[in-house]
Amino acid sequence: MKGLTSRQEEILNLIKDHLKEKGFPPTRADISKSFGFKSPNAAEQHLRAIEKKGFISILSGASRGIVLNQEEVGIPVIGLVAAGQPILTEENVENKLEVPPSMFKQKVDFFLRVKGESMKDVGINEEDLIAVKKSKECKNGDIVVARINDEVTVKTFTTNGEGEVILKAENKNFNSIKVNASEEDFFIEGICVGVIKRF
Amino acid sequence: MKGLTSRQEEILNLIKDHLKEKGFPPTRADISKSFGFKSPNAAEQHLRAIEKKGFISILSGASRGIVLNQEEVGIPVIGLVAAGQPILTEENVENKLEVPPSMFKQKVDFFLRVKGESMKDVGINEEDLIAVKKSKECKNGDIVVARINDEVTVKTFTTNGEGEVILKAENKNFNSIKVNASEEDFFIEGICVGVIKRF
DNA sequence: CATTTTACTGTATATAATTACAGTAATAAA
DNA sequence: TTTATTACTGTAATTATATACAGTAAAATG
Repeated sequence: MKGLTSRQEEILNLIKDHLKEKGFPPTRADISKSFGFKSPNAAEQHLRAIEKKGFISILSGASRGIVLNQEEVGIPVIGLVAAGQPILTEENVENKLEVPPSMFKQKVDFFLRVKGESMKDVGINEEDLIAVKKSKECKNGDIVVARINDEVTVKTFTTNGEGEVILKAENKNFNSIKVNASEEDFFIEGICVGVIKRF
Repeated sequence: MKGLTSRQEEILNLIKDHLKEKGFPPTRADISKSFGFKSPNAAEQHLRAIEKKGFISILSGASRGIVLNQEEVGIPVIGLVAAGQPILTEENVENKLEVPPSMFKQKVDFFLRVKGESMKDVGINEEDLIAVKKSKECKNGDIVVARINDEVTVKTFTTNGEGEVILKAENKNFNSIKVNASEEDFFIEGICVGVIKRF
C-alpha cells in the first residue's frame, strides 16, 4: 500500500468529508465539481489510482460505489503480555475498542486486561480493563503499569525521590514491591487513567 | 413524528443495515430486490411514507440520496435524580456519552453517576459511572438500580421468592436494606452491566 | 360507511452516474 | 532517455436510478 500523492489525498479527504456530511459517497461528477474538473473522467482516474494503492474499493456498476478501506480504528486491548515483548506488539492485541476521546480525562493509548486482585481496594478487579496512557513519568499516588524484570504489573506508585520506589498493592493480602531502580530492570509503561468493568 | 408500520420499520432497518454493511444507502431497486417487490415503485412509496413520518430525508435527484434523520448523540449520563421524577427525564441528564454497542455485554440505556461508597467491595466507588440496562426483572446477585419510596439506590439484589427482597450493600460499613415489596413503594429501575471509572 | 392509508404490480421515461475511448502535457521513475 | 505515472480535457455510450403515472386490493381510520 504505497502512499498517495497530495492530489489523491485531497480526493480521498473529499470522499471522507462527503461521507461524513451527507451520509453517502460522492459521484464522479460531485468530485469533479468540487475540484473544478471539467471532465468526470478526471475524478474517475483519481479513483482508480487511489483504489490501486489500496485506500478504497470501487464497486463496479453501483452508483456511488466507493468504499473506504480503512483499518479498524480503535484503541487496542491487551490481554497477556508475552515475556520479553513490548506491550503494544501485534501479538498482544486481543481486539480493539472504539471509545470517544472524551470518555476519559486523559488520552488513552491502550487497554490492559487486569490479572489478579492486587488492586481490589481501589476498585480494580480481575478481568477489568484499565485505560492506560503511555508515560515514563509519574507522580506519587498514580496507579501505574510497570515492568520489573520483564514482568508487567499494575500498582500504586510511590517514591522517596532517592531512587527508592515502592509499588503498592491495594489489597491487604498482597505484598507491596520495593524496587531498587538502579539494580533492577525497572520502568514505567504508563499511567492508569480509567477502568472499564463489564458484568 | 408518528410511528412506523412494521413493514416501514423493516424497510428502515434494511436501509440502516445497507449503510452499515456497504457504506452507502440502497437504491429503490436494491430495496425491492431484498423484499421481493416486483416494482421499484413499491420501495419508492415506502420511502415516501417513511420520510413523511420524519425518519428519513430523500434528496431528490441524487442516487441513493436517503439520509437518516436520527440524532442519536449517545447514551445519557444521569447525575442526581430529582425526587418524584423518573430517572430518564431531561432535567436529570448531565450530558451524553457516545459508546459503541460492543463496549458492554448488554445494551446500555443510561449511565448513572454513583453517590456514596456502599458498593465499594465490588469496585464501585463514588463518582463512578455505572452502565445500566433498563429492566424490571432481575435475578439474585445482580447489581441493580432500585427505587424505594422515591429514592434511587444501587445495591446487590437478593430475594427468597416470597416477596422478601434484600438490597445488600457491598461494604461492611453500610447496612443492607430489607424491603417489603407489598408495603413499600419499591421497584427495579435497571441492572448494572458495567462500570466506568475516570482517574 | 366513506375515506384514507398501507402495500403493493406494472410500465415508462428522464436523468444520474459509470465508464470506455481518444487525447494533451508535465513530472517521476527505470 | 525511454517509460510509467500523474493530472487532467472532451465526448459519448451504456447502464443505473429516480420518479411519474395508472392501477388493484386489503386494512385502518374517521
